[in-house]
Amino acid sequence: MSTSFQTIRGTFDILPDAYTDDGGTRIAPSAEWRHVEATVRDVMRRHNFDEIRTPILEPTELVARGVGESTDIVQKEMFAFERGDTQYVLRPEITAPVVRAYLQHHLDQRGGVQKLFYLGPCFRAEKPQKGRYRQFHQFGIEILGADEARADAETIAVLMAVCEALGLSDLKLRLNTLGTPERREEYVQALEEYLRPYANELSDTSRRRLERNPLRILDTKVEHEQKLLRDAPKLIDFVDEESLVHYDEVKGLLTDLDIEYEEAPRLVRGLDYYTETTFELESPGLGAQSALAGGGRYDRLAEVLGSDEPVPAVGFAAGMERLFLALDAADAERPGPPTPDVFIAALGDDAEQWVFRTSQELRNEGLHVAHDLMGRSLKAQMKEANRQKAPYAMIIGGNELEAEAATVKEMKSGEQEEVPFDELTPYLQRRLEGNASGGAPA
RNA sequence: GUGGGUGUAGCUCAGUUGGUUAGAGCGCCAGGUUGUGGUCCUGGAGGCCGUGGGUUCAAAUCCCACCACUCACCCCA
Repeated sequence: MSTSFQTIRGTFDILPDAYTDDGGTRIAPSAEWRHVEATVRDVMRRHNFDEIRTPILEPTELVARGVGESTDIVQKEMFAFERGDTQYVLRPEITAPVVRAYLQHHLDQRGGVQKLFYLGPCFRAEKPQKGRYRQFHQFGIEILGADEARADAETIAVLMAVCEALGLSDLKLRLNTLGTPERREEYVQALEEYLRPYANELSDTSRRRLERNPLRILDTKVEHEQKLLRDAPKLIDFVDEESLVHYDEVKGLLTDLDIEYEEAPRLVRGLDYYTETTFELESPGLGAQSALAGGGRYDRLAEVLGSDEPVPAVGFAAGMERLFLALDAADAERPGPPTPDVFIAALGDDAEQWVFRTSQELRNEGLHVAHDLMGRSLKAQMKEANRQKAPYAMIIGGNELEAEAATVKEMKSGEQEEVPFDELTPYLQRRLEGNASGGAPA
């Protein structure tokens, strides 16, 4: 069997079994994705967040305005297209769509603070590499309508809770404040003035940023530029008193929660909408893609999207693919694929019919039942039962039909016993309960 | 956009200085058991050797181009 088609560059299939892609990266099986998603949902429920689902398709203008014209995302990474006179984009992130939905549906009218979480695919037309895909999956939260430092701290606490629930440790939380846009603007000017004399010492990209978005130069990894920045004006010196108080409060609350962090004065993050608190969660040792999640406050985004009043907001976004890299590195425990409770093997046409009907009945009772669909030999069916790791196999042939009792075999021990047809469900339920600890969770 | 790497069976990989019909392990299918899985034994299916061109009596092997995938830089989750 073959096909000339294949997944589009930078995308991947999630299969029932784990496999390694051509770059040697392990692609987790669907059961592990379910496990991570279920863990996220459970943490969200405990933290009182409600799920929001927005379309994958959004107006291009929403992204351009929300994420920022100067960002790489908008400059060169959007999957955008036109139909009729509408410009569409496959969402590259989910914060702007959530704020759009919040404004569109007047969610503030639900009353109080809106605590929302999301989980789903995003798209960016970047060059793919390990832990970075063109279709990738994010989950995250947005707390809308709360300007208190506790909202910032809770955002970070939720992120840490998810990681802990998944069994991740050795993570590094990096924290910074950007202050208000006004003060940031002043700082940007000062930074620009400082750097301009050195313009011809800068790398091409940094020189371009000097024009477009000087703040991002702080992110540079070029050693020479880092040296230059040592004597540059400091962002923190421009942040106003109110922002500093807010920042201190956030740090105090994190300490209260025993959440360790490291201050990162140069952490500016790539998206234009961040203000005040910003943070990033790193998993050291993951190489180029060590950032598992990032977030911060974005008090001005609602207005950028047309709101006539500001909506204080804070949130994070985490990358699922990166999370899996970290889980692999940490060798964290994850469930195997679901296995049938019982495999029912049929011998002969009459038996096949009985098995087919009885399987449905047992399934209606809640049992996970497997049977053959290929008309294969008993031997082959038993082999299949073994492969699927069913703890019990049931054999139905002429003898069983006549006796109205099934041959039930415990695979591990190989022991068999006869069980009357009308006692099958309670029998299986009782036996399965007995070794519930041994079975893989579904 | 810039650099590097890799393309042989479903998977992991051998394949000598170019030389007959391209191999192994695992997996898959069947048989050894007329009604029984795992271990074992036997057999089988499955390859445009990434694509196209060139050199040669002869190319998986040498040369060129292209394509695909991938890692890294940039940036980001």
